[in-house]
Amino acid sequence: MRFTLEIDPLDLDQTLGCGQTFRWRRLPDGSWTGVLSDQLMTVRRNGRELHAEAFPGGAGARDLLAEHLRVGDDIGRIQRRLASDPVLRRGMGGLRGLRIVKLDEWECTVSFVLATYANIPRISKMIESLAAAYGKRIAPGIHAFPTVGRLRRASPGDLRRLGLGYRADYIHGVCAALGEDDLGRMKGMGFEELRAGLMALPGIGDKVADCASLFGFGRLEAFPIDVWMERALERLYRQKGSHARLRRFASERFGAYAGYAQEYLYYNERVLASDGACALSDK
DNA sequence: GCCCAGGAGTGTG
DNA sequence: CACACTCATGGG
Repeated sequence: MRFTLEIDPLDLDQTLGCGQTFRWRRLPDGSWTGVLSDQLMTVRRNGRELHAEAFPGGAGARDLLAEHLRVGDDIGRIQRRLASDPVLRRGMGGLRGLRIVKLDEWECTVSFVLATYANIPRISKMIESLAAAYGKRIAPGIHAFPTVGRLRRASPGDLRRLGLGYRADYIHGVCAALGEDDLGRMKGMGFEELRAGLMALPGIGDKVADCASLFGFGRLEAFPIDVWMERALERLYRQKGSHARLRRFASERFGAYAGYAQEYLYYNERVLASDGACALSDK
């Protein structure tokens, strides 16, 4: 099933390849393919339009992609709000196509538990292994992300054999701790309550809770801090200290769109700074 | 071989 | 609050 989505601005390479989401793959022609819920999606940008193909397709496929790419986000408005910060003001124009992604709450939570102390290629591999072993089959070699109920059947030993390492015990513990609709009820919580609820789960500290809040629950005020963000905050803002202190700094400075600020800073630091091609600078 | 990775948990000053 | 240490492993 083919369809078209109007969305602008959008840079697929920046949005899908920068570590917010782990199941998209870039094809040599510049299109991207990945699994959303129970759909295999392939997308290609053409100006303001995104041409998509979904398999098996169906009524919900279009909404699924639209929600995933947050078509409702007004990037111009968000950047005008963030322009009160001089560091972002100068360089973020080049990152207008870098959109925050909206993932399924459960998939996102598990993905970022797996992301602890692993690099992005390995995170992708662990997720694909989980899907292949426990996810519903969509097409040959393509599987949906496993539901809580299916993943609950995996023992810690099973999960270790999939290459998860010590994360196997965390995933097992999260499955055991969650009732069927616990995450569903958390959608209605305020940010701090949601964050505390997530951090009550095994393997979820403040970084993972903020990633799940931002990319899974769609809370744009969340500001995940990892080693790249520590580097960016020190290099561009001369800010050091505990994560609690850095989060307060970010909250006061970036407000309701801290998540977008974080993504710009993260992308700039991880992808561009190593090439000396920074979009953002403190000068 | 070496270094590091979108950290968390626990224990100690 | 800060720091130290362990956890297990593969990708570049």
